[in-house]
Amino acid sequence: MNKPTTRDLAQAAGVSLATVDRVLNARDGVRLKTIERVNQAVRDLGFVRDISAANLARQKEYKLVFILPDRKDQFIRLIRAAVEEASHTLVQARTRVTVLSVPVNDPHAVAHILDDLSVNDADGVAIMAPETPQVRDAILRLKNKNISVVAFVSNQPNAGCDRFVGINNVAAGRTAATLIGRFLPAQTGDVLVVTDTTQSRDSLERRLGFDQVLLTSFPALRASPSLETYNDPVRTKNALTSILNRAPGVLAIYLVGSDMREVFAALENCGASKDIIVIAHELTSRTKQGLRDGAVDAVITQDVGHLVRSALRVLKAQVDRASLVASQERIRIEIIMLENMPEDDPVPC
Amino acid sequence: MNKPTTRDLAQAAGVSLATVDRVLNARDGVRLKTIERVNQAVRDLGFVRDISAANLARQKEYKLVFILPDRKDQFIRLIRAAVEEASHTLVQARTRVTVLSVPVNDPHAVAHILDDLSVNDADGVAIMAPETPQVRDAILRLKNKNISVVAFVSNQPNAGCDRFVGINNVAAGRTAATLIGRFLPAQTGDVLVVTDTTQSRDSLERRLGFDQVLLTSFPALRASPSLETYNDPVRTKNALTSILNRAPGVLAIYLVGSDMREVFAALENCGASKDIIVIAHELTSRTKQGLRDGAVDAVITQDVGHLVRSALRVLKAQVDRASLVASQERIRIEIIMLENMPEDDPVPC
DNA sequence: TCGGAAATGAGGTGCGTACCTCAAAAATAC
DNA sequence: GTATTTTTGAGGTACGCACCTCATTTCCGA
Repeated sequence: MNKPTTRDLAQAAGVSLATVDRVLNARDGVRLKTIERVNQAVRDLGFVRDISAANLARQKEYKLVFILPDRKDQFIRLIRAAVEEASHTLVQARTRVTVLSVPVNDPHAVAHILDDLSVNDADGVAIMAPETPQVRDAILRLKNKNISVVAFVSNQPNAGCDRFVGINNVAAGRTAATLIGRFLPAQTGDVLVVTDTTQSRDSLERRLGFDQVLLTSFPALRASPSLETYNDPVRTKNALTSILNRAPGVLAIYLVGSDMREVFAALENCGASKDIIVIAHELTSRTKQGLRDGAVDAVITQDVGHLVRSALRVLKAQVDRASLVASQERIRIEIIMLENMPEDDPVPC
Repeated sequence: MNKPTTRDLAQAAGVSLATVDRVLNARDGVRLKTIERVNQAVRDLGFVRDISAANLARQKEYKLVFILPDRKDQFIRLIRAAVEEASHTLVQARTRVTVLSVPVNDPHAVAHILDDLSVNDADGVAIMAPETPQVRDAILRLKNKNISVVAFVSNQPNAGCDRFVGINNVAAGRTAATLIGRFLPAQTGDVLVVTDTTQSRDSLERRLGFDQVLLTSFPALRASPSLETYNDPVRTKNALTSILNRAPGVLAIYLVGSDMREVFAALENCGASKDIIVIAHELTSRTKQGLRDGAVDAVITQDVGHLVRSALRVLKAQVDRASLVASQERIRIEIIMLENMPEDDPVPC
């Protein structure tokens, strides 16, 4: 009743170990009839190849690469930290993870970096970058080189990625709108939408979902056009101050982007009312602080560690042509309030 | 620049392979000085033991056991399904997972089943059962047999478990209260609290957290004493109907338990107003249905797949005396609304 | 029917580690 | 200094699989 080995297979199929090996590893020089015999034995015995033993024998090393924006905001830092942590524990699993920082606003540069990757450098690539024609084509070239690619955090729907590891941003936007609507029942007023850039697909999708829900479910609330910060503190502060002082006043603010430093600073400076509902994205130390001091009412986030580990599992499975546990790879849209904010200290018993 | 092996270690430390082996596997018969020499070499070379090779050589099989209630409600079923799924993929990782169903309301029976386990049956046990003196002592006996034990879903604070895999139920209760409070700003009225039993520690903790927040943050809302269903449809229906028809009316309902079938049925039957805010626990097909048809406003849940995998990882790490990625084992208190409810179909690209 | 090609078998080596034995060396006690 | 115990070394086998070579068998077509 022990796990069947290749030896058992050979015996069951009435062939030699060499033939079993040829079939299992899809080498040629085996008659179709024989291949079928072996496969039948695989099915009969419920044989599953011992991947660790196989990799040991094969001397295989998984070379996986993360392509991340060279920005320095907290969300990106969290991702880098998570990659660092994961790669640390994966050393023992013959997996080498490297991180490449790219200037994501320069699609040509990104494409160049992707083009420089060869099968010697990488078996799989997780890429977080805005969708552009240059990047899309570079991804297609990667796939032609037989390198697996997953879109990471930002989807690349037309690049033929093997998968998207991230959340549905339309649904995230819908969630934000629902929270604001539910926190402000039966009130009429304005909702201010702030983003870092209206250029990125993520922002657009979130905004789209947000408007869908606000329009249909909470018609008494009116969303403003997206206010762009361009990551400029002064500009942001001036714009916010003038808007917040205008009558009849803003009831809620939706921070669409993941890097809203300037907005938090500006909100503090212009003494925004605590009554204003604020919904932000990504659980960083900044937004945690906001939850704690009441400036932020809820944060919509995706678990960074989960994102990274999922991307690694997906890429590895792709390389092995193995299957995954679907539910494990579903990245959740999490709603965090002060009450369910994860603690930093380890779980006691 | 390749990964150092035990051979490299031996050479670097100026000892033989046998000695390296003795040190790495903590066998005795090695002088302290020699042990230190080898450990120094480990540090110098950055040696990390290749776990897959080690397990291959060791022919080790992890025998892990889940002790689950023999109830048949949806939450338990979800857990069973997740265990099934996980154990399926873990076959290749030399891990055998078995599930034992126990009558959790009979502490002596549970204790008996635990006592029947020996090191031959199990390296680690995840137990989901109410905390009782009998169970607590049985857990202690298990640990004396050198079997690792984690408390699963329900904490066992005094049993000396190696860990608790589950959520902080006080925080979950606080989260429920916050949601209700935020969804009902500036309103005065009653909140009905329904549970299956007030006996379990989980229910008590949730109730505790719920009351904390309601009292301090939303004093205009008054929580009722816990209404117990005893899993009796008729009784539940009668009680609910009479309460809901009473003036001035209930503004919100908090369903504390995980098995609230009777309540959902009763709510439907007595035609409860859709204006009543309903917060439930555990994302099952029943609560999902509630979210979809508007009967439920939010569900507070813990990811069942994550729970199971985490328990397995923790037990395995315990057996190997290996370390874990702390953040990965933190079970999150998730808030699910219609907008961020996970889809059942796989993630597209 | 025979020759050449294709298919298969037998057997070996190695991956990195665990675990075992037995002999030899070193340390310790007397 | 000798006897005894403790440490250490050398070497082997095994785990499940990949990958290689070379000899042998089987197949197919002319």
